[in-house]
Amino acid sequence: MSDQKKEIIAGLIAQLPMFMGILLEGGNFRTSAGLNMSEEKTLMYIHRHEGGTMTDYSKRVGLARGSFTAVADSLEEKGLVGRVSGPDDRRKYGLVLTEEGKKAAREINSRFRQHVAARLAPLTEQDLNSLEKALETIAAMAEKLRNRGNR
Amino acid sequence: MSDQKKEIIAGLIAQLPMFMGILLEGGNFRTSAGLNMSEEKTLMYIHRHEGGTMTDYSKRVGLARGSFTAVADSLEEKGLVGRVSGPDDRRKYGLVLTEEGKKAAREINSRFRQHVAARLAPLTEQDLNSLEKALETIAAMAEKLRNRGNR
DNA sequence: ATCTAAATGTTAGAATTCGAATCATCTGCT
DNA sequence: AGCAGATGATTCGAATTCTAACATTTAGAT
Repeated sequence: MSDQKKEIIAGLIAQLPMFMGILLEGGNFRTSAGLNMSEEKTLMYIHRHEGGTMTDYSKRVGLARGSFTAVADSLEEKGLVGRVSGPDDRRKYGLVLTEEGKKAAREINSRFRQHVAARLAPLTEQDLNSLEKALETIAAMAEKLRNRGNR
Repeated sequence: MSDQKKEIIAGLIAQLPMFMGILLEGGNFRTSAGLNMSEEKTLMYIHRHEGGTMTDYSKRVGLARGSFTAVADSLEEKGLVGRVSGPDDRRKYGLVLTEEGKKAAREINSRFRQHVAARLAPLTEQDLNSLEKALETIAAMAEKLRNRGNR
């Protein structure tokens, strides 16, 4: 019986990318310091949660591991991040923000938030409450699935 | 006061791609008939809502207009869709599914749903209810923003 | 009627990303 | 200790997507 529910959910999930598209469209990202979307995302995620591994960040940013190497290289060349060898496991590398990287991350975060806020302007106070609650629910579910899915 | 709420929302929205990633990871999409992700998405969206224009579908699929032309070309070459000149506006072209295209779309839809259902297996009945409600809320908000944002 | 600006779809070269192979390191087993 | 398999990161050619042109058509103003 919950199978039908899952089908409905699957249909709704297929629409999420469009929601993202609506919110991000017209964004003047990419203009700050010659960074592309993946580089900006990476800075944002590192800023939010420093000390992750390459694989961690590649998942967060939504790239294949192989693709993320180039992003990290580019950010390193630009002096925004540094690679740090993992103390326990020498295969792993962590990423840390340089001072300049922190500054860039703050700017990007700020611009992102302003852009989203502007996009959300047509919504009523009640809509915003509903939306916030919905997104929190999804974040909670993502966390549950992430832990279980790691096997 | 609602500015702070919008900031929270912005932060949560930044996490949505990861949620999508968790749900889709390990998907055996791309194996059905030599179609790539964009082509499969396109078929799914056309199946769901036939008669849209190129630009409509490019937004749904999440591609730039220029990129979508190649996708439509490929699907047309494979005999899965056809271009239909718009009757009212000669700039516009619509996409329609051929019989074969409909069959392919049904298959893709089915596999997608099964995959998502399997991914959602760890969730309880209550979780599923919450998730469904949350996704419906988001879909509703997307609709509101889409209409207003069209200017 | 004519002109200007905007919208739709396409093209082509540049930029980005994928995915399979590879190297280095770690873990578990014997 | 030594070996087999697993894991983290990288490399690189192929596939995909972006972006800035462009041609065509429409809408609006004069």
